[in-house]
Amino acid sequence: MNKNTINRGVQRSPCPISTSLDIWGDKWSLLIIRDMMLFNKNTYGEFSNSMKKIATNILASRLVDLEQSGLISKEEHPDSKAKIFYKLTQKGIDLLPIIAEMNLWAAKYYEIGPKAKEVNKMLKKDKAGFIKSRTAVLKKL
Amino acid sequence: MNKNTINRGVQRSPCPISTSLDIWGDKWSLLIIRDMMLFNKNTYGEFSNSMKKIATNILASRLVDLEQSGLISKEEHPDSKAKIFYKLTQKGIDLLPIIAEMNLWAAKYYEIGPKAKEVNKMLKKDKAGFIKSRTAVLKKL
DNA sequence: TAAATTTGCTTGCAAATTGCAAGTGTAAAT
DNA sequence: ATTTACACTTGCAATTTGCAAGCAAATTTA
Repeated sequence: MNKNTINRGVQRSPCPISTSLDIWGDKWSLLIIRDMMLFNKNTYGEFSNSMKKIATNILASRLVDLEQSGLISKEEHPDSKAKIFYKLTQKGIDLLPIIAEMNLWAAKYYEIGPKAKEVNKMLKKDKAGFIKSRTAVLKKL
Repeated sequence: MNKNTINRGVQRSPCPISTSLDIWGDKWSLLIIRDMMLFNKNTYGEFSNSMKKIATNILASRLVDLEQSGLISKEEHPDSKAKIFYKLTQKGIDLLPIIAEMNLWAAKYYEIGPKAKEVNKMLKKDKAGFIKSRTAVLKKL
């Protein structure tokens, strides 16, 4: 068993910001969520390939953590039994507004890549619409 | 000089989520921001007292980090030269929508305290209004 | 005005978390 | 039947966080 799991058993305080950070406030968890949410990545290999600098043991333990926190679930992959299809739960999908605001904030103050720019453009045009349509897509998985 | 400073020199990738996490994606930075943003805390002592479990060296280095990232600035305290008045910059104030969404998300899935509940109530009633009026208050400091 | 207290830190060391490189078992492709 | 793909695990090093103590300058108290 992997020993890199973060202590997410107890909340540090009853503050929602603190609680949120307890769940996904590390360097990698939210990037996995982002990959699932915006870029249709759903397998260990896709995550590993997308976040090239993540250590494989950390990726593995984050997937366990996120599943235990109820943000993602493991499903059978339609194409192969060797693969696992990771899927966002409703609780995970509900992080979309946070991801959206993070995109808007960072885009205002930093250079961002082309894929993020596309998302940013849609968010600026119609944030609520983007969240709604994206939510619908994710629910159908 | 304190050696606990996080390496925020280079972005891991041009992704806005990754960039955001590089700036404030640790266990404490955003709690300092929250204290300034929602609860009118502005000094080292107020932060230390509010986040009782934060180590003093970590608090000190986070304040340095946040200043270097341009989210906060050091000002003279009106009451005393022994105190330092930490103030949110525009870049810091612009994190308010993220803080707001985090409150809404955590309140949906976890128990939160009374002060957070008040904020939550206002956000549910009129999110845009809350952000606007709070922004105005913070700018006047 | 001298002593005690408040304030915002620093220092040294221990504990926890993350990162790296290599390896393992099962499923699928050749 | 053998090689490759996939999802991990393992052991150890490096980085980050946490704890306890200490310290200088400003302020309050006696």
